[in-house]
Order: sequence, then structure tokens, then C-alpha cells
Amino acid sequence: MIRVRFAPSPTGMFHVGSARAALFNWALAEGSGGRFILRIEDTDATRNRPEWTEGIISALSWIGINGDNPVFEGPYFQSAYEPQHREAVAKLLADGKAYHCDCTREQVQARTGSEHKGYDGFCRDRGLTEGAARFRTPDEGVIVVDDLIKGRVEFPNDAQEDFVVARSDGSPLYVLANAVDDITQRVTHVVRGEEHLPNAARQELLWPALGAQPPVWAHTPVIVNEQRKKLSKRRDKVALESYREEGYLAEAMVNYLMLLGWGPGGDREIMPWSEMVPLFRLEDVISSNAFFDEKKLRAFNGEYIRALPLSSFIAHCEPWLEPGWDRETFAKVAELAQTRIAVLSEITANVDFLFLDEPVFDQASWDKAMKNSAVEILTGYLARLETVDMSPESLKTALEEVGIEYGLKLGKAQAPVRVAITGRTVGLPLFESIEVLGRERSKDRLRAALAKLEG
RNA sequence: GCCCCCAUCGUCUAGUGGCCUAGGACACCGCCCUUUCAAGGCGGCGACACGGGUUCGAAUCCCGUUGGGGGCACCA
Repeated sequence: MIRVRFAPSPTGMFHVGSARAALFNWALAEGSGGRFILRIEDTDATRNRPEWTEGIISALSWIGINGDNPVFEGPYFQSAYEPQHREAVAKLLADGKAYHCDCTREQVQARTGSEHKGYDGFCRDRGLTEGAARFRTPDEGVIVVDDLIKGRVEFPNDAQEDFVVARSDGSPLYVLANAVDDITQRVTHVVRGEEHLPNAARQELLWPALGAQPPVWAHTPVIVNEQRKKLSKRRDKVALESYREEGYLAEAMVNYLMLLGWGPGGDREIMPWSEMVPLFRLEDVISSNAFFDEKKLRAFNGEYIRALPLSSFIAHCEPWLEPGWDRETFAKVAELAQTRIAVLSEITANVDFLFLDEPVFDQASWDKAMKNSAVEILTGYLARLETVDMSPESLKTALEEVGIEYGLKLGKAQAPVRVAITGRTVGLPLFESIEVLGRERSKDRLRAALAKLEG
């Protein structure tokens, strides 16, 4: 049985690159009837807060990775396994596969004459009983990492230093703890970001030294920004939560993320998770870096929004509607808004005019629409609004008639009315908007606009 | 500096020696539809980094160059 793991360390936010790695693992596990193990690597006390762990769990859950599916196992906490990590270090030491070293970084650099040479093996045969524990690496030959995505990768041993597996105080380091946990949790496939490829070389050595057969490796390419640099929290929008808060649908996010480095083949890109799973193969993951294109994500999100049943669309909009906004009124225009937004947060700008006492004021929109015969159009339409039937068709005919008087087609004549009613130059179909707004409120707005124009 | 990875339209990709006049999607540009804006329909622009091989034949295989990227902690 295939057992994969996703092993994030708790930081302040959940990275979209992590999300993709998690999805690849999840797809592999689900598609093979295997297990997906969530392991929180919380051994660094400085980056370890309960709410961060909860953030990871909730972010994973949002994209469909949670205990509702029996494929899910965990979460385990790495800190709970420290005794085993120490035991592993002790065994390595006892077997002569690791040795103590008390060199400082400065001493090593002084001996090698370079800050790039790495450790020189000075303490290998000093028989120390204290200090950091270093793993003794082979002096010649190559380490072979057979990677499902990268292929056969060779690391020359003469470029591999004796790396530290435990600090002087005995606390284990990542490369060791990670391997020990993977072994005890019987992980068969390690699927993670390419930045870990160098770690794979060292772990390829560690696993046998710990009496285990190395796992199947698969290192996914990095997700990059427009400068082709790895997405970083400092420069780029990388938090999965921020996309969620903007109104991206989980299904769209998942679909898009899966397509970064992998494709179902054929000419179809929009595809539900359930159809992707049986198609997913690590061997098909592309091995070059991929740019995170929010424009395309947006387009996908728009597709998913439009595909929503109306009632579901309305439910999804709920978090973006102000508490005082009447939900029945909103329901009347929801369908008109559905094809007009690509992220949920955009819903407010489309419907706010229905709920505010006055429409928002936008100088650019005002200047663009309130010129030429604006006063005449507004005045004429205001008069018609006294008696016209409040149906979109009649409302439209009435405006057309006013327009004809001044030699304006509907496209021109509607502009000042639209801005008077909604405050904006673009938006939902005008006559449906007026119908829902109501006769009196619509008249008030035309009057207010006229007052402003003449005052 | 050292080790490693990568290289098809601007972007994500299809392509695994002949099916390629290189396909799709996003973006962009037109046109249609149209009360604005979208949505939708139709069409357009646009790529095999370069140089050598191998082969009857190379986007596909090999080598080199160039260009990008990742990693080099008693962090994870």
C-alpha cells in the first residue's frame, strides 16, 4: 500500500506551493487506495504556535484534504517523536556511522580557507564523546537518487560533507528527524518540493544506515513569480488563505494548482477533482518550474462561479454581503451578477447600489457620463418614471423615447441614468436594476443627480 | 565558489523519431451579439534558446554553449 506524507512546518501562513505538494500527495494516495499522512514538523520552537497548526489543518480542509476521507491519517506531531530521534542518533553513533564533533564554524573555515568548502572531517577519528553528531559520508562514489519526476540524479560523494544530525545538546536536526519519522510511519513515497532534492541525497544515505530501504522519491518543480524566482512570502502573494478571502472557490484553486506542473492530457483543463484523481501519475509531472498566473486562476474561478447553481452562488456570496443588506432583494439580481464576477469579493460593487442610501460616488464615472445632454435625459426620464410601468421592457422603451428626443441612441442615453442610479459607469443591466430598486428610490436618485448637476 | 535541476507561443501546457503546416488553455487584438460591463459565438497574433552530432527522417535521442532556477546552517 502506498503511504505518502505531507510534512509542513507551522509558519504564519499556508503557502500555495505547499498546497500543490499536498494535493499531489493526496491524489496519489486517493487514487491508489493508499494513505495520506499529515505530520506537523514542529521541532523548531521559534516557529511553533498552536494557531499556525490550526491554520494548516483548516487550509488543507478547505481544499478537500481532511479526515472526512479515510485516506487521511494524522495529524502527527514531530515533537512527540523526539525520543525516537535521539535513539536513532545514539544508534548511528554506536555503530560508528556518526561521530561527535566540537568544531565551530569559524574553526572549520579557518582550516579549509573557504566558507564554501563545507566540513573537512576533522573530528572523524578524534573519538570525542561530546559535541554535535555528524553523519560519516562516503569519500568516493556517487549517491543515486532515483526520482519519479527528475529521473536518475547523481550526487558525487566528494562534494558531500559529513552533515550534522544532532546538535551539541543532543537535539535532532530536520534531515534526521524527517527520515526517522518517515521510516516509523512506513512512508513509501516522498513527494515534496524540488528544494528538498539535496536532502534526498543525504537521506538516501540515512535510511540504510537506520536499517530501512529508501522510499520512492518525487521532487516537484518550484512555483515561481514573474521574475522566475521561487514564490516567497516577502514579495509575493503566497498565502492560500488570502485567495480564499478574496473569493476564490476551493474547486477552482484545486483545479488550477493541479495544472501547475501536471495536466490530464488532451484538450481539457477544467476538470473536477474526482476525474483528475484516476488520471494523476507522478511520472507525468513536468520537471520545469511553473509560473503562478493569477490571471488564469481568475479565469478558472469565473468558470467555476458561472457553473454554480443559482442557489449555491447566492450562498457563496453571503460572506461578502453586509449584515443590513436585504437578502431577498439580493436574490433578485444574483443571476445577473453571476456572469459578471470572477472572484466573489467583486459581488459588492455590483449590488451595493441597491442597499446604500446613496450610490457610491466615483468622480471618473460621473465625469464620463454627466455631460452633453445629461440634464435633459435625466429630466425627461424622471418625468417618465412617474407613470411608466416598472417592467424592464417598459423602462427601456421609456428611456429610448427620451433618447430619441435628443438624438441619442440607448447606449448613450443610458449612461447618465446608470451613473445616477448605481454610481458607476458599468454594472448590472440597468432596467432590471431600476425595477428592483423601485420607482421612488429611482426617482430620488435622478433628482439627486440633477441637483448636483445644476448646483 | 561548489553540487543539483530545467529549457515548446508572453504564461500554463500537448507532444515520448515520421500523424507537426507544432494542438489546447489563459492573456492580448479584431468581429458578431448588445442598454453599460460581462457572459457567449467566430476569427487573429504568437513558440520548439543556440551550435554540433546520431538517423532516410528530430521539438522529440546524444554532446556542448547560453540562459533560468534550486540547494549549500548545530533552520525546516
